[in-house]
Amino acid sequence: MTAKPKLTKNQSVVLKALTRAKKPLTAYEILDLATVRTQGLKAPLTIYRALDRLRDEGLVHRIESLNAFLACCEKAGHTEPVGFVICDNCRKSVELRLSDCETHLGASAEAAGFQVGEIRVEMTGLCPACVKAAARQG
Amino acid sequence: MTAKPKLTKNQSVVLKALTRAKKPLTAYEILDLATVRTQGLKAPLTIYRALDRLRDEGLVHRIESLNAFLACCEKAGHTEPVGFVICDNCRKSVELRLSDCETHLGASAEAAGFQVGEIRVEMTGLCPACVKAAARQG
DNA sequence: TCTATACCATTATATCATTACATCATGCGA
DNA sequence: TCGCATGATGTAATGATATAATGGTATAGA
Repeated sequence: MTAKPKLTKNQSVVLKALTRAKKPLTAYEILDLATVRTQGLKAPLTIYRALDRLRDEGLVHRIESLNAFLACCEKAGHTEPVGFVICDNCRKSVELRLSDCETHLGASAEAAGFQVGEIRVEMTGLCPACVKAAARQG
Repeated sequence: MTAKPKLTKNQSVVLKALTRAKKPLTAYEILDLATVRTQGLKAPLTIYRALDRLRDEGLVHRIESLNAFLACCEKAGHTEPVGFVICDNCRKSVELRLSDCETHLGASAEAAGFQVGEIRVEMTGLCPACVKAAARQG
């Protein structure tokens, strides 16, 4: 087991904010939250530093296509590759296991001579709630 | 057959620049190229507009994790989902067929109740040349 | 106490992208 | 031909995201 040193106050504040949001937030959105402001966090860099640490721990993931950050669905965090599916309408996002696709994807990259590091998968579409809403609109 | 109206001068200049670069460039990097500047393109917006059109035509892809743009490997362009593998060291990038992975990925998302639109896959690692270079370093 | 380390604060700046609005060229119907 | 709609373009300003540079504070251990 790797030792998981306890999070600092700033890191906890940011993680709690993301967990409560249940959707991806940009660093500046986090900064604007009352719960974050009242804890004394007031510069972008403070947020980014906390996010860096949380990402190292696997507790937060970055969504590249939104420039935003999402709390990991697992309390303990993880660094295995995962995918995300993001609602175009409400931005609700869900973390998905890649169900072995990462193996195939990695193999394609290796076939091209690359040594593969990270694999990121992001899908966009409509979440269940927004699908229903769209159906009602006709 | 869909009619493919001819590209405008700005669009051609940008596409040619990306094709010659053989790697992803940001909009501002494109803007700084002599070949682009001498054609009279001098504002970011001009570049972004050309890129929008080229992306609609499937002639250029956007790499989300770099905020950069890459010319499509096929002359005619396409809009099918593809993946990219990007060298962490030199930024050389290659477009990859997803070899049916997109079907599985889409299925996972649909299992979560999402209606899937776009699928984006980006991998990072080392390109063949940089792997060799790293090996020589020991 | 001294020093090393980790964490954090502040300001400024770099980087990426869009909004707002004016202009120009082209094509098309009256 | 004239008037007008349309779309591409130009310019300036701004918004949004992220990092650099510098230094302060707290704590732990020699």
